[in-house]
Amino acid sequence: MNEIIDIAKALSDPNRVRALMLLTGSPLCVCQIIEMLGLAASTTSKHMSILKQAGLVDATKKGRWMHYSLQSKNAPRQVQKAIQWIVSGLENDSLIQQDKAKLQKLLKIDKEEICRKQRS
Amino acid sequence: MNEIIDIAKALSDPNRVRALMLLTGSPLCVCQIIEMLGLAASTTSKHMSILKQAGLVDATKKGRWMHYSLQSKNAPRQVQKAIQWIVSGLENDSLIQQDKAKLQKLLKIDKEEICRKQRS
DNA sequence: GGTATATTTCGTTATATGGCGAATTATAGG
DNA sequence: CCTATAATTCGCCATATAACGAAATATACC
Repeated sequence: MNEIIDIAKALSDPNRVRALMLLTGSPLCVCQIIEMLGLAASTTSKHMSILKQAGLVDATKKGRWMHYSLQSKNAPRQVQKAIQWIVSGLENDSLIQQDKAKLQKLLKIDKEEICRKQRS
Repeated sequence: MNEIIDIAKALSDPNRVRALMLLTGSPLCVCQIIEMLGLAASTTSKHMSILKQAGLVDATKKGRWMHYSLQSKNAPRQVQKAIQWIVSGLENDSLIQQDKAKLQKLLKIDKEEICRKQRS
């Protein structure tokens, strides 16, 4: 029961759902997610840890950068179904589509530059 | 987006999920759900209204009794998928199985008697 | 119409959640 | 080893949520 509840809770915040949907394209660095959501780094980090706790995303550290990716392989069925539910329900959502367009542009910018911008 | 978020929020409370799972067997009267969850009538009523708002359950008034049922027909795909996700994820859950056993006993008791007991 | 009663709404309280900035941690590179 | 920096954790605040009991609502029955 707890597993399901944790997943549902993770999916009950718009910013977390947006972050999850961003990852359907490719893994992303935290700084890129921060930039996309427009939230403080601390807030974004907390959101990602809730998604991770629920098993919806996977995190791997590469040097100073933390990369988050959608949990698809090795995921329990509950998690897979939850992701499928969210993705199928939101691929036509206007905010999600805006986000994806914005992400395309962001992906052309070097991560170093994104971080530099966030520091200033 | 709001639709999905509302559904996820509705499913992020254990008592609401329990109530939803109880309805997979048959429609139930509020007093039966109150009895099953062991919560105050007002609290239970609020939970059911949240499930209804999310489109997960349907409510029909029969005289003084309000009957809640699982929203399966006429439901948008989002809702159907959410219900399938919850049901498939929880049919082997021990608390849910306990609840179902307890419900079988409760269904043998007349509704009038359940209400009388709750009043006292 | 008046009373009993099943359910909901309201008002209150305690806890959970989401947000931020500051402090901390971990790692890259001099 | 020391500095810079990407990310997280911590401390705080404002708002949301779950719980209850009391009051209100709606319906059946006399």
